[in-house]
Amino acid sequence: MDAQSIKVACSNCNLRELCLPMGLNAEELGKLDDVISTRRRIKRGTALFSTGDRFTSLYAVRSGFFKTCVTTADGRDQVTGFQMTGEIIGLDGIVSDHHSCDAIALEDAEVCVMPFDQVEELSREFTTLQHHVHKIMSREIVRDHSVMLLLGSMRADERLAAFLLNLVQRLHARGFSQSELILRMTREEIGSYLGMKLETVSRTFSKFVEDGIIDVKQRYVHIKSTEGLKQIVNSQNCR
Amino acid sequence: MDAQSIKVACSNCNLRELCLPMGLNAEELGKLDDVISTRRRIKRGTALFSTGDRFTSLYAVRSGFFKTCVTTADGRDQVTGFQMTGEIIGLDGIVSDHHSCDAIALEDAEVCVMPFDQVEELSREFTTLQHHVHKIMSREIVRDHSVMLLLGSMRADERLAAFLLNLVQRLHARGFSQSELILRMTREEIGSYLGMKLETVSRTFSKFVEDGIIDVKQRYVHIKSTEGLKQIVNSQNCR
DNA sequence: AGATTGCTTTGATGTTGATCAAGCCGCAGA
DNA sequence: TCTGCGGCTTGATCAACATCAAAGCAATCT
Repeated sequence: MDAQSIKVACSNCNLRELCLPMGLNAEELGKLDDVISTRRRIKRGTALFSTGDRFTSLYAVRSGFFKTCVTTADGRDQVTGFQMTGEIIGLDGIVSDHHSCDAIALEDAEVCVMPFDQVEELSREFTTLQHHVHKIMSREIVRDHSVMLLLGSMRADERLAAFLLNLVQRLHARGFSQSELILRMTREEIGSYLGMKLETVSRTFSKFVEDGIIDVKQRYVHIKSTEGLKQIVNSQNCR
Repeated sequence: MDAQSIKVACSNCNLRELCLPMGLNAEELGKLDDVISTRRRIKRGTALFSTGDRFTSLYAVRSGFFKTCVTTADGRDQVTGFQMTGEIIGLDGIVSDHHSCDAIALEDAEVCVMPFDQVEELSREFTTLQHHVHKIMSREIVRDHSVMLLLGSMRADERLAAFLLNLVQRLHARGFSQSELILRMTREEIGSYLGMKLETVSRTFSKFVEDGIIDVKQRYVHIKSTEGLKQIVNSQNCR
């Protein structure tokens, strides 16, 4: 076993409790190691895959940060999600054998390549893995529904507050601070995700700062009052 | 084989090319018949399942029309989808073993109950079924992304036009007209789905009628110009 | 027939967030 | 150190959509 093969083994990965191997036993983990035989490095600003690319694999984010976005013929663009360490990208491609969105690295990144036919094969063998794959897809569906709720029924400040809370919660699950974060995306990308213009994102940040809820310095955000953000999300000023 | 058992068999169902059995061979179809042993009738206005209910089964719409909606603690409500004949409801429940939305019948309906553990079991046996289940979940994810695009970057008239085109296309796939439809939902439900108020929905319908693109009489809609609707969707007036 | 109910339409007015525009900040390269 | 550039902030104005309000319509009940 050389250095390389150690490197790409799930069984040695510190993300295994966040990622695909979650809940697998030693034997299953060993088999999974055989499936996930390659890693791929993605330079900041480049695509892991693009709309129309043939779907072959799912990708687990090993390091770095991604956005996924859909684009229409007439040039409209919508960020559909931001993916961090341990999260799975590429589920959109299964239905038509082709990807229906772009996955772009927002910083230099590395992903584990999981050929989907092999994932399916192993899923037939191990109930645990099968069920876990189903859960990952279901989780994505539930997440999407909550984004629809956000886009369909929240005001700008509620959206941004919900976004910050979600980001920091996911970062915290990865061992980072509950109150401090570095945004990996621009105001424009945040705006696209939240259905608002970059100016509105900026103004809303400024308003939160004025209200003493957060500190912002460029991409750095310090959350001074998690409660404050939660109140904004639940304020229900609209309706 | 009595009348009842004929009735609930996928192999005799005229929806089998739209629904879960898609692409299965005779043997597989026979096995699936054993899994889908029960039907459930849902009265108009009542719930197939509600947020928090324990997840046990997926449901295939046999007849009738459903909406799914998520609700927040503070009473906000968002319709996340409308489901018609042959479509699968309940995927949201897999991740946490509990449903995260309500599924409400918009007219008297009947669903085929598919206990999920049995679906998983059969999926391990038949590659075709396994892949098809994955496709169904992936399709839901892709659909959700296109709704995000709609909510995040389209104006009211573009949203409604896209909505009508989508509805009529799905109805056409089921053998109905390409140009006429009966809406099963209220203006308010359409508005919730599209992130706009019922008054705006009504006004936008009226504008389409003035422009000669559609005729509307209550729930009945006649699409006079599919092209007109497509142009509105692609008009890209905003950005 | 008349009354009730639920849904829809339409009008008048108000608010949110988009748009347009200018200037600032921090960083990279010369 | 200067310059240029991408990204961010802030201000002024405007348009789209929400809100409030009233009335119409169709179906059902009494």
